[in-house]
Amino acid sequence: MKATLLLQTALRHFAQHGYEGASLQEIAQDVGIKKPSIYAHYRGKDELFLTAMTYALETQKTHLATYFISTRHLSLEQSLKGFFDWFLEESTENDQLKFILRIAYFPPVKLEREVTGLINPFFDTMQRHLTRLLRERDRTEQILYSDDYQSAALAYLTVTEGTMTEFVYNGVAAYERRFTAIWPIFWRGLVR
Amino acid sequence: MKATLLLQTALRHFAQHGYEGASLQEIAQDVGIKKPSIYAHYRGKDELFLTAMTYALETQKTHLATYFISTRHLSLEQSLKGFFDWFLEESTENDQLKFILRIAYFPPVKLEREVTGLINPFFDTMQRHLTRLLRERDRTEQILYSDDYQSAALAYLTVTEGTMTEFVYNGVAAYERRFTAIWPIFWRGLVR
DNA sequence: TGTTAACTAACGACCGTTAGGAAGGTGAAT
DNA sequence: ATTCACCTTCCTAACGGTCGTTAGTTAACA
Repeated sequence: MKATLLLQTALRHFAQHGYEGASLQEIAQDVGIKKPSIYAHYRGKDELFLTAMTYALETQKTHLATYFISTRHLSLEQSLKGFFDWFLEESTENDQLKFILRIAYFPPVKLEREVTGLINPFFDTMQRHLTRLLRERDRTEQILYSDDYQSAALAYLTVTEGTMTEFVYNGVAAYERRFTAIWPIFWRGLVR
Repeated sequence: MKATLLLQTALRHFAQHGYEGASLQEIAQDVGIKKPSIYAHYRGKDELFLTAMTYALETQKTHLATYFISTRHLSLEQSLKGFFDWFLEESTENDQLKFILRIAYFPPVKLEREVTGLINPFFDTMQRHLTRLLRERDRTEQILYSDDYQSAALAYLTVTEGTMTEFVYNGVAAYERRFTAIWPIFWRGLVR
């Protein structure tokens, strides 16, 4: 239980300060233990970081999958658009997302290999699932303008990333401004 | 001359390693001087960072303005789409952009105020110029679907940011994949 | 009895920073 | 024209502090 608390605290610090900026001293203090006690759980900073990373990726993967499964009965538009509303509700604990976005774009140089080795499959899976969703839904709804589902999925990802990055840094208001600006345009371009 | 070299080198290091991850030792070594010599030019790490930041913002601002002025005679579509091609050509020296994106999303905590105080006006100016461009061009071309030029500008910014962020981290190939995926959708959604 | 998770103490390395001085150029006064 | 004071830019040496890490120990628990 202290172990998972340590992991979550570390994750929060890494999200906020980055790998180099996060200090084991402060993490331990936040957890309520002394710095060397971390070494009872992890080999060192690197292992703590990479463990936090796989944890965040795994959690977010199932978290996202859960959403799209739960909206199976909705229309494609409601599914795709509703994701943004859902994200906003769930976003109280956005540390994981912030962490993932941060290290995806700006990984610690000394761990670049390990990071991309874990991140790329994550985004690939996201895109693959999204592509499948688009194809299957379009088979019944027949509303998409193009049958290049892979590009559509990638475009959707770009929009979500763009708005979410805005969210983790500039907050809810800026996020909603961006979303209401781009969604009508994106959707109009996507369907017949 | 050594001063500007120092500034550019620092900028590159900050872009690559972030504020906390960048080391004055390594910056000085890259320039070819000793670490304390930096203090002949700047009060300290903070001033070096903030100077690099204002330098990057100023340069990029005029750089971007130059592009959009130079395409005054082109159609709106060519202007907006051409920006991506232009960006790709100019991207050999992408350190400034990477630097700006990085600190915009993940500023050093201790300098958060100063950073947002400089960054926000930058993006506001970008959006304002873009809004004006859309309005003026649409007055003659009359092709946009909506007359909410401000939203259109924000949507365009989201697309550019999303693809460029992909560029600075995942390289040209990933960038082009994203761009060719989202541009047709975006443009179809934008015009009548 | 062995394992786990915590502790204190301390390590070497690196951090940003300061002090103090040497070399070179600039500009004004002699 | 030469001298002298000054400023800039670099240097070496060293500072206090924090970094991640290790050693060795203790208490609780299985």
